[in-house]
Amino acid sequence: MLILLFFFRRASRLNTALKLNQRYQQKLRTRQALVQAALDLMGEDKSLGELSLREVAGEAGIVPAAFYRHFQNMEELGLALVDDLGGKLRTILREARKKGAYKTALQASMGLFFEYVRNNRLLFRFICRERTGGNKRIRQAIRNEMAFIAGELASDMRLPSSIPFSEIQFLSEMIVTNAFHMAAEFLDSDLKDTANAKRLQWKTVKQLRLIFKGGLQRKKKRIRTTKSPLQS
Amino acid sequence: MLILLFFFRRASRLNTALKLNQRYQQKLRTRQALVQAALDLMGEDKSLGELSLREVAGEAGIVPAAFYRHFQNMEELGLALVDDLGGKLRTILREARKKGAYKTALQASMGLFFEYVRNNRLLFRFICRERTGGNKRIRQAIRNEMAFIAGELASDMRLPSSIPFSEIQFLSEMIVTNAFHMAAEFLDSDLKDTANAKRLQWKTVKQLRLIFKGGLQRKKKRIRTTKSPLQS
DNA sequence: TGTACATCAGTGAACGCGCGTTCACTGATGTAC
DNA sequence: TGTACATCAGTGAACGCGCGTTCACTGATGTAC
Repeated sequence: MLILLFFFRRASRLNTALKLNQRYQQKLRTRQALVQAALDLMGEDKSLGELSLREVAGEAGIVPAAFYRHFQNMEELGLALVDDLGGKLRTILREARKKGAYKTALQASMGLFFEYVRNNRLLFRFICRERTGGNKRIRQAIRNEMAFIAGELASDMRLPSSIPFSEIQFLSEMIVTNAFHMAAEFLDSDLKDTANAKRLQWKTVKQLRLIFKGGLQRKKKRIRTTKSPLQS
Repeated sequence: MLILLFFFRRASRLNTALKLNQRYQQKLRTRQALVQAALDLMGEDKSLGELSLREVAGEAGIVPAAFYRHFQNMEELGLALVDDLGGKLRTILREARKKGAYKTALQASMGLFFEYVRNNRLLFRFICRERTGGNKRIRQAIRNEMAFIAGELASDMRLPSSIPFSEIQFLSEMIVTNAFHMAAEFLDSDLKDTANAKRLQWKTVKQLRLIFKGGLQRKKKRIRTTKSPLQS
């Protein structure tokens, strides 16, 4: 009993160091509520720059002034959003990899990808919107996240070893860019129009297949055609 | 003299029909000032949704209430912007075509394209930003403009006749998408970092070359490789 | 242990400000005869 | 022609509102001893 009490007191003393105390937990929860509130309020159409501090605080259930206990301004909250969602995105893709998505057919991988996009609609809308949308720091942060994802994809693809890594990185970037572009198109289309969804998914598969073909072929031999003047 | 007077009176009577009267001209000028003011005020970082009616009116040199003589709200002004700039964009690309850009090497074409992007920085920033940025109607309008451009490109490319038009359209879309994406990256990079500009331009050329290769090859024969499981 | 003190997330009121929108108006331009 | 009237782009004042930010505060949680 004495030992137990001693243990609790010890634990209590370690609170600060371990950051396990009640106050800290509550702060984290509120912070998360702010981030989620921002994501919800942006919804389909609103950009981060159009959100007001007051509405975010209100949605999160705190008074406007309390916002400053968590972020200096909305830009800081935006960067936190990118960070949070970047992490989530990478988890999603890592999970997909575990399921062996990259090892199965391209078409199946894209099926999984579109399913994730559908299930994390607001997340992907945010990323697609702010990637070119507003603030420069946010754009840069998103660019970094996407570069990271492309990097992971590059390491993960097992392409013929004859292809240099820089080339694989180049292909990964194109794949990520085009996949996200198609995800944006998909999210903009009517949710219930499954025919259109299928069409967009198929188009994506076709695009990526083309990228692989163009990319892999380039390392085998250079084709020359006199018919088309379009290849420099 | 009498005849001249008669002519003037006659012309005056036709004013309404011909819409050449002074008042109409002035209105057009003010409208254009509003559109230009919006473009200038958005600059590098601000989205259309972040602009206030008051600041646009102020920059254009009219009182806020006068804004309503031209547009019902900021969204309408945005659509006018897309329309105006869409027209300008098509003119630019048509001009490039006249210069024979598509008939020369891909690399030279892209050199021209990037020059245009540089010279119409605000225009391209606006298009790239709002393409995924804010309001759904604006996004749709921009998507239409880009589809139109892709269509023009598709008609203009003289690829081997063995390739069906739908396939050419598919390639055009990919080209436009990727070119605009790279334009956005280019506009986000340091203006004075010419080395980086060159790098991005070269990367774009590489991307488009890959698309052509992948696209043209696909119609010749299907390659099968057992080395990579990535092509479905 | 328990008491006295420190910390700090969240409060609530207040501020000055720019916002979108309305309204009756002005006066230059256009029209009818 | 010129006069009398119509049109309408732009004015200027006013409105109620939500904004970001500040401030002294409260009271639950944490710490020292």
